[in-house]
Amino acid sequence: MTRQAPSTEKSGDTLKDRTLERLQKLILTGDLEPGAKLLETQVAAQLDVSRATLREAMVQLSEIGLLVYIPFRGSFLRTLDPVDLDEIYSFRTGLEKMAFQFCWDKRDLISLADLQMRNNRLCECISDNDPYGAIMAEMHLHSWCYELSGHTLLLQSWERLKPNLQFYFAMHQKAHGRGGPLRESHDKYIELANGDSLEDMLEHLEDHMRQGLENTMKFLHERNVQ
Amino acid sequence: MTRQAPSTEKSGDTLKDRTLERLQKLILTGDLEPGAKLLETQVAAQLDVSRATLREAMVQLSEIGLLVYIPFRGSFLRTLDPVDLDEIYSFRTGLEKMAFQFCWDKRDLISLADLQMRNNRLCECISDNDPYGAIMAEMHLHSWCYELSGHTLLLQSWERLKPNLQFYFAMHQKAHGRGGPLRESHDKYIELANGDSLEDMLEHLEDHMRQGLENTMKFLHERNVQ
DNA sequence: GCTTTTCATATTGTCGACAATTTAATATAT
DNA sequence: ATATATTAAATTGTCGACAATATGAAAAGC
Repeated sequence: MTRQAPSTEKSGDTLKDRTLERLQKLILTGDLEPGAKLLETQVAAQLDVSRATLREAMVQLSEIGLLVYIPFRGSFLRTLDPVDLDEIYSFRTGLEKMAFQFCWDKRDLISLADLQMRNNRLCECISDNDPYGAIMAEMHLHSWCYELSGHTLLLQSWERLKPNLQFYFAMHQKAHGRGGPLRESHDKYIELANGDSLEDMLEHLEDHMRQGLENTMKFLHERNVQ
Repeated sequence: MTRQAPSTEKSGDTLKDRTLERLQKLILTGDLEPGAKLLETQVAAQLDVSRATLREAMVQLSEIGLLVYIPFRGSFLRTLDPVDLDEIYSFRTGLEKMAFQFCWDKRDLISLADLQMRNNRLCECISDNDPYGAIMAEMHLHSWCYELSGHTLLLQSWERLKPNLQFYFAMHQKAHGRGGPLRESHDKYIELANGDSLEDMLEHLEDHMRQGLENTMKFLHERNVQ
């Protein structure tokens, strides 16, 4: 008889996992140029880990899409590209519509209060003029439906997509000091999430996402013209 | 100025990539027990590569979901579980609905002929009593809408999901000699893909997927009772 | 002056060895 | 006998070194 997989699971204990997180943070800080090449030796030295460990982390980041790996050439930071951005947003829209379909009947007072808290936190960050915090808070707000859905694959997909969004936000932020979510941008989102019509929610999602896309896309064009 | 990422991309040249493919094939052959532990030393020896190389491949397979990695414990083959199977199918349904929405206006005579060819190939495999080929042919048939959509993220998601489906099929196949797709199961699918109503297509997808799910789920229950 | 070739350098790919941790087998205590 | 502690073996985590490949600079040819 073959041994069976244990049920307990936790990550972050290993150096590879910590390296992955630190490298991701390094990328999302916005200090690196889009499309820039990441030298394994250099990054490994900077993070004080061996190349083997770093490479395992890089494989994962390539799988997510933050890095583009080309055999014998190296790993490159993803580029800023209108087509990619459009894909990210359209895919995100589809995912979040799925998430709301799955979570809709699971909503209750507790989870809705949780949603409200996430929105409050977002509003606070905007009031405090903390764009980075606001971006994180907005992500956390949008994670709500995925978590509530209880759908592992859906949540995983969102977790994979998230860093790519954050990357665009980080670049936006770096370019001109602001670029985070706007105040009250989620008012209708929250209202509909509390409401009775799944149809209305799904329809609003399209608008909501389009608005976010246009905001970021505008910055992209400014950037390319420069 | 930082170097920019080259546009050309190709994979499969490196030993790690070949190892990934071979390991995946090994898993999908069905010789390993679901939930079984994969000993790095043993597998590395079997594939005649170093552990470091194997581990990079395993990281990727864990990202896909074929393997479950637990720090300091090892990597385990995914298990057969009704809840997981349900997730795979519901997620797949959502993805394929997205794909059809994106590809709908891109259909033309050439691509529809391609679809027809994929279906013919599937029918051949079924006629020849080649269940393994039939499974691959069915996957290829369903890949059509993703490829036509031209949506990278969508296609990637499908490519990630596919091996997990194949795994369930392989187990089904191994359990009782048959379990592949049924003859003419895709007739309506093809017909609607050629038609004018996206609505009808999307609606049929739900039924089509439910049918596939029930087929596999039935086998799962038989298996658990045994 | 411009292109092509050659060659040294830098970078990635792969490996084997050692350290940290888990697993299991044995011994000890109750 | 059962449960707990101890210890040896097996397994995974991490590292540094060498091989294969790509890059860029210098030399050669036109």
